[in-house]
Amino acid sequence: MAEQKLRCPVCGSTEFIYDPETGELICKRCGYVLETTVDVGKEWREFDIKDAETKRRAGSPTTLTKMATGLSTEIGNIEDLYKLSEEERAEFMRLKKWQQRATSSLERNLKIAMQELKRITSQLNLPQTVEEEAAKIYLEAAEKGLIRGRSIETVVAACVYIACRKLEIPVTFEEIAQAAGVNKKELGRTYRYLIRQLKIKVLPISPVEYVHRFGALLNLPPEVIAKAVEIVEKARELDLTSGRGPQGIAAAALYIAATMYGIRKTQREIAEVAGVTEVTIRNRYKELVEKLGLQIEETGKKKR
DNA sequence: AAGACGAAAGTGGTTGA
DNA sequence: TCAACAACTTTCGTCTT
Repeated sequence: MAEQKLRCPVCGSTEFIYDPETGELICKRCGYVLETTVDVGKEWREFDIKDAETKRRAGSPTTLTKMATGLSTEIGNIEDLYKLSEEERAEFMRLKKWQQRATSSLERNLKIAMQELKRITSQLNLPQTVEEEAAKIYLEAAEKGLIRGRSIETVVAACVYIACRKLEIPVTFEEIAQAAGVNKKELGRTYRYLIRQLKIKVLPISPVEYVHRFGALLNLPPEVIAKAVEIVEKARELDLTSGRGPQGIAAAALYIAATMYGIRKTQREIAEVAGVTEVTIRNRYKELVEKLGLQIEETGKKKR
């Protein structure tokens, strides 16, 4: 995957404003919001055990995600021990032991979970809002005892997925499973279990969202993406989208749009970014072409 | 040689009796 | 709880560029 210069998929501008609040890139010219999941070279991760030390009690606003990492701090670090007198050291150990006992299992669980959450969201470059939302969901799940019998990683991953769906961020199942390092099947099961138990309603992500994302990933020009969106919308009117995987629809629409403009993208390439197989693209593609009465021409001819 | 196409069989999940 | 079913995948052979 070549890193190309970041370009707005709608208007082609290369100037963006970064919104640190949400972690989004916003096109200066047309205001299109580009998820940072797309390759901005900014890969900040933090595994900051030591870093946390300096930030502790720094008075940063308490948010749900921080609660487990920042506030329920350990008492001191090992290095600090050497600066202490004997009695102080004894006191230290006593406190430390006390803390361990006093820390409820829920609290400990949350702490680990929040670290994991941070890891996943920053690896995928997801906006802060997702992190907060996922944390909220996890907390709720934890309080209802839904975690029992499931690994923390899996539950966290499921929460992230739910959060993304709620916030309409088109991230695929696979991406999360991969970033979290959990089994896809298990993740799916946990995900469904959670939304049932927590009575969360998630509407399926619109294929349009995926069109934008995949289009950007494939470096397709704005006209092609606009065309693909048009196709998706027409398909929706004819009720071709319900019950089908939105990714498949988006992929097929992009494929059709690209060939209409004479842009050669292999089904394989598109299938790859969309997380579906070529066969699925073909099926949707066939379906779309015949039901919408489209004609594919290489000369950039347009249908009404 | 690579990509597109499609048939056939398999997988995991949903639904309805 | 189980069987039918839809959507999607895997695999593989054939045609096209």
